[in-house]
Amino acid sequence: MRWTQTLIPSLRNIPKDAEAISHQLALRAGLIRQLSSGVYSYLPLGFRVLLKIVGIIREEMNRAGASEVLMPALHPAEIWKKSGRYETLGDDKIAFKNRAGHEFVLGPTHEEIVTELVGTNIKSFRDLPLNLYQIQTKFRDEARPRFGVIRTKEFIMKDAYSFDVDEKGLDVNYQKMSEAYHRIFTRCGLKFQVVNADTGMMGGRMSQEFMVICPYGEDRVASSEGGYLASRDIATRGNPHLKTPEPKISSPEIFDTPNLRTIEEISHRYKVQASHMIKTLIYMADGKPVAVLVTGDSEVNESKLRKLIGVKDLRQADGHEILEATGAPVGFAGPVCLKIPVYVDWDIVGIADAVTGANQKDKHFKGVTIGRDFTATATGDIRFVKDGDLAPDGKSKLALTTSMEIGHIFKLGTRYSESIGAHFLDEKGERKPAIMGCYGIGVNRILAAAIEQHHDLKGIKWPEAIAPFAVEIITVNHSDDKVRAAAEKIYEDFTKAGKDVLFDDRDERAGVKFNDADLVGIPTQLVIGERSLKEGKAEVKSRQTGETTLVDLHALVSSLS
RNA sequence: CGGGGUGUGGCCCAGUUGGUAAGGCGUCUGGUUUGGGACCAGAAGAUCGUGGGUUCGAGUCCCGCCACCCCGACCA
Repeated sequence: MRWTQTLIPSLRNIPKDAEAISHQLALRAGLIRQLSSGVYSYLPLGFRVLLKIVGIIREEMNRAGASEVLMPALHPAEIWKKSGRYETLGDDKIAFKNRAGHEFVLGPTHEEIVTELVGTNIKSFRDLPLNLYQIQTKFRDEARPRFGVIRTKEFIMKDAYSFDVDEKGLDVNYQKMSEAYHRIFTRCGLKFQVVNADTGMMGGRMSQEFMVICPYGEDRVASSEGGYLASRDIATRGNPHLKTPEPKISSPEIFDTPNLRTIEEISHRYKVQASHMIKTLIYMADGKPVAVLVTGDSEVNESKLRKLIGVKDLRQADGHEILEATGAPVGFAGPVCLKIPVYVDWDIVGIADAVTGANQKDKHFKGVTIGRDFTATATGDIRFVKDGDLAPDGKSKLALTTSMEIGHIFKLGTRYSESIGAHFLDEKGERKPAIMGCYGIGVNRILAAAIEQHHDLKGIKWPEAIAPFAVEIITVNHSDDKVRAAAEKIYEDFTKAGKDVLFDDRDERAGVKFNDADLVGIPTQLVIGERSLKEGKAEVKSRQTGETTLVDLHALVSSLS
């Protein structure tokens, strides 16, 4: 491909608001172009990278025994309503009605559709196992698209769904897919780790995320020297068995905090450390109010809390419910004299003389100590882990790293096969729902992750397997007839040999071309200039190492294949 | 959905107390150049996010709306 015939924009224009390295480089190197918040076009260079990634994914899916299908992006809303997920999708879904009044969802994921599809096509256990995959655009009206291509409203996903007769079969498929994922990400040149994760709204029993460590990811992974590895969403910590220190203040003292509701406001105003404050949140557990206590610098993890209380239905109370339960408006709740169950994080046991709400408008207490001023209904690990927490093994410490999720695999079970209907007759003629698994890869995110992991100050250093081109030919002085003729000949030779080659045929100064080539990051740069041409040679430069070697013109194609 | 910010050629932006828009980058043309982001000359390109209001006159003042960015909330 010739540079001058490609939609490669001027690479010197650096757009603003490019925060993540991968975002900035993808814009500057002419891979993508932003159209709107979280909506991007892929320009020729970027699209070629996606195609390379897709090629690798296809090969590995094939090896794992999955067959490719293509399901519609347009989903009739009735199908979604069967699984009960239509409502939980909330604002994320992009839904609309056509002129005939039929309601559609632009597919954010395909569990419902694939289950419908398979349900009408399988009858017997002999039809299973089945593993289907597709590579398709997904649509989600993300509230907050971030970091360029890392989180967008429209993105390309490889999604696969397995159907088995029993748990054993699911385990086999899950394992095959896990191995395929390892091979895909390795071939794409990524360093990654696999962590246990939350199943979230997908449901199911088990899931693992494939994470790439990079500074601009959205997720956090907790790990310890003892070998613990889990997503922050589900990471647990060891019980530090704190003892309550001797209080210095003999009983809680009330003080005025007019219009100060948040931990931050109070800690700032009265110079109290947030870790020395008790954050009291009111939740509704199976419809009844409960108080939840964590230190001021912690966040409640609702799924851990759900486990400690032992309920399924849990949500934060609204203003009215808080007023009813505590007698005070939002922002002034505290555990003292509260007549509802009090669930307490381990941290709270370790502080005396804490500051917390007084259950009166514009009032807080100081000098509150657990055991004396209030008692816990139950104590446990109910907050998100933090850097430096005790690991679950009780010995090492947890460290949090920022990561980007590039793949996620789930053991779903029968949630969708039951609600949507994908049943088969087993050997005894009994009707059973298929056991499902689902497996996703964010194709765009591989591109972003590869840039995050392979770049330097000058630009991208593509791993060979997913580079948009294998070789870039650069003429030092394009207006020199001999140089141009030699370059044209080489370009033709490479094209005939079926090599992916980009020919920078612009009549630009050498410096401009060198800098652009480094920015775009094609692994091998082939420099054609008068100097080496005199000796019948060309310079071959590696973007990765920066090393240059001289190669005879007639040996170029063979030496680079 | 809350809090903050910004909207002026493709990009970055200036624009005084109201008088219809400046500069840089990029683009195009011609010339000089050509081994790590050249120089000279010329040209094209803007209904100043949008709707209303005040005014003889609005990029500028007032009100509404919209879009985008950041921080939260949310998130297979």
